[in-house]
Amino acid sequence: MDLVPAPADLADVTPDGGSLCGVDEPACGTDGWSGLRDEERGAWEGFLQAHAEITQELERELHDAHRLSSNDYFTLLALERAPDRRLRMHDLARPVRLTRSGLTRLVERLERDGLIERLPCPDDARGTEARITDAGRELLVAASATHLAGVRRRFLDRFSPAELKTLAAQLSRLGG
Amino acid sequence: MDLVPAPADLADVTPDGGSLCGVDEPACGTDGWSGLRDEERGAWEGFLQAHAEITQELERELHDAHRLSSNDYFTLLALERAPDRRLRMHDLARPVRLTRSGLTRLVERLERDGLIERLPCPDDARGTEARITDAGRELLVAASATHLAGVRRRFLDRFSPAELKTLAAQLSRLGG
DNA sequence: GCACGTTGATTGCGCATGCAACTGCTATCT
DNA sequence: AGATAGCAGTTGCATGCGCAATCAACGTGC
Repeated sequence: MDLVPAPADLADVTPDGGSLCGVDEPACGTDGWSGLRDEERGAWEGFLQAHAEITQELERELHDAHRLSSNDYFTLLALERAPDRRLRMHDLARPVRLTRSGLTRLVERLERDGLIERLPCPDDARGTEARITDAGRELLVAASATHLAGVRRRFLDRFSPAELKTLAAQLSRLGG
Repeated sequence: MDLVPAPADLADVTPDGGSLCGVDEPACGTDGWSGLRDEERGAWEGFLQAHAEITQELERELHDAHRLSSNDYFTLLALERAPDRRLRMHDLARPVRLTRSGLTRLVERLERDGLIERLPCPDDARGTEARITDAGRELLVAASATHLAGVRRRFLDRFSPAELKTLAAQLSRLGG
């Protein structure tokens, strides 16, 4: 699957038979299609490919085994880890990577299912806190077993400890 | 952001103050929260984090500059690279990672915008082919410049050529 | 040649999400 | 203190997607 573009100018090619930076004229070190060198292309496409595949399968496992979406799971997990197992909506939105409106609806559903509860924020009357319930914790424990096993099998087990270490260091460079 | 679960048994902790595999009792080499060793946790969370951040920003750039979603872009790109710049719906669905129904609607929109056209498949009357139009190619050229620049800046430029090479090799191991 | 299972694509429906507008509360400035 | 700007959260609305049902065409067995 080739998901990286050809940055060539369209005017350079004939409109009927040509291709953008076609394979018939590969410049040195590039594959002639993407404008990327082979290792660049491999790394970037591998990155996209691996993420898509792994997360899709993890999501399916989680849903089949526990009727939980990834966002449900990450929400419960973030709450479980928070001090007193509660978090304000605003602070919950960031780790779960949802907008506030999206989070409102998600929290609504989790509350309806009894996995979390909503409380008024004591020191700020505008705020709402979400807190994970015992039922939510139980489900989280079960779901995390499923999830972790999947992560191990599809990702962690494919690397040596040394590789994981350098990988972690490299990936942490991307976050800025 | 900690998005990896604690696989401990809920019964082990007190319901009010305890935590799942709490930080106060870290087992050797683990962080006490995730059931993962530090390098495992760093690699996996870094992977998720990096992907989420990068793709979100790329998507926003693409949308702001060209009114194109990632799926729009990948679809145009897949068509541009296909022989005769056309592909059957079925064959287009896989690289774009959509279900056929999702692809039907996406192709509908792209056709409405004049970026692709739909043709009956000559050798199979059930089939439909999508072909990128010249307007679509022009937009793709512009969009790919935006996209590639973003990929370089946020991903490729952060690695040395040697790192990219090993990274590509490592990531390719994940696809099975 | 005709019935029947299979395949390619579309459609109806439901759901999760983002954006923008809105409400109610807080904080600041005079 | 009162006006005003800013923030937290929710709601209306639109959109994009998956699932399951559907339809048309292909292919196989008889």
